[in-house]
Amino acid sequence: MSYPKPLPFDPIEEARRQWTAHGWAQAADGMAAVTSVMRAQQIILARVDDELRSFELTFARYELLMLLLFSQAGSLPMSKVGNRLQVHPTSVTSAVDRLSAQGFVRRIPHPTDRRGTLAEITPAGREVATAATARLNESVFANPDLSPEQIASLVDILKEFRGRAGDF
Amino acid sequence: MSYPKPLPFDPIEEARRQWTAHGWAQAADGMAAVTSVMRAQQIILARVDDELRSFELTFARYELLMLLLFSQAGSLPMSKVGNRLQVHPTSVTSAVDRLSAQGFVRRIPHPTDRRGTLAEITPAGREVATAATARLNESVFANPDLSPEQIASLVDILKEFRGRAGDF
DNA sequence: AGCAGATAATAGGATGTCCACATAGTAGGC
DNA sequence: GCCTACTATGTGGACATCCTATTATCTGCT
Repeated sequence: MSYPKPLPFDPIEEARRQWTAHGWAQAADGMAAVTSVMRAQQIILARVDDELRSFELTFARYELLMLLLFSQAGSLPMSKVGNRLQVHPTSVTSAVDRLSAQGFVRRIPHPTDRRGTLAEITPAGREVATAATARLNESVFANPDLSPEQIASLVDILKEFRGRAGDF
Repeated sequence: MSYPKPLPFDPIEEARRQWTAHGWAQAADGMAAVTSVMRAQQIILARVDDELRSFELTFARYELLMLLLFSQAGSLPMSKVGNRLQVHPTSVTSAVDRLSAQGFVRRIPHPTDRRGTLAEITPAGREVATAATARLNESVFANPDLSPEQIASLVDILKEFRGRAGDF
């Protein structure tokens, strides 16, 4: 997950210095923001996947499972899943393939549209999703290494960003 | 990149509602923060890779190239690259394989440690890195769709987070 | 000296993401 | 009614990331 020894300096600050030194000062802050988000995501994903490993889940499959768990019928069309999770249709196919091999999800034909396929969560899927959530809540979500104010600020800023990017 | 129609609601707010409704209120904010960062990264990466496509680069390879460009000698040991970019050694091997096939980087033996290999940026590599930076600065970094205050706040919060995670 | 443990890089395998294509099936305009 | 355009999925391929295990080589300790 983590790569050994901490660096003796912040690599992003260092990059910002380089940007400024090369006459790109105008773009330095944006570069720092972009790089920060990339790195934060990497840290968070590693942490989450680490907790999910014992359930033989990854964050991608966990999210899919939770989406189905929260759905009224326990099932959703593949395309709807892709839309909600904002991932490529082929990523949904691949995740459902694996979840289905694990017995956590089942493919069933769409009742009215013969092109369509529904992904339906199985009882085993409900069980593992619930257990994995308990673990994640306890180990990561309840204490994400950020103060409540930082969390609120982060979520607000990124919400605006996502909105502008066309998520919702 | 983007998945068609915007949703009629914010999926992260919706997840927070579900968390609260299921008695997981204590973890709801952390869940929202984690999910927000994941999604933001996805949006940003898509934007960046989109700009880099015409240079036949990805963000991962671009970062590696910039690291070498900024280095004194234009070369660094593979292990040092992994440390600085915080990626797994095998990811460095793979990125250098591709960059080297593209002629942007060259592998040379470490002068004193016979186990080691240096990745050295080539003239073509310097050129493409510079051109790609100009493009990214203009199209993404100089205007990342966030206000200067939001950028500053974001970078600060994530800097503290990265520090606590052991990056530096 | 010499051996045990650490370090550098790579190979091979799993997962996830995207893209370009291909295949069905649906739906609206004439 | 029918044809064209769009929608839903899936296949195969490119990348990136991580993990485990392997091969060399170095370093420190006895």
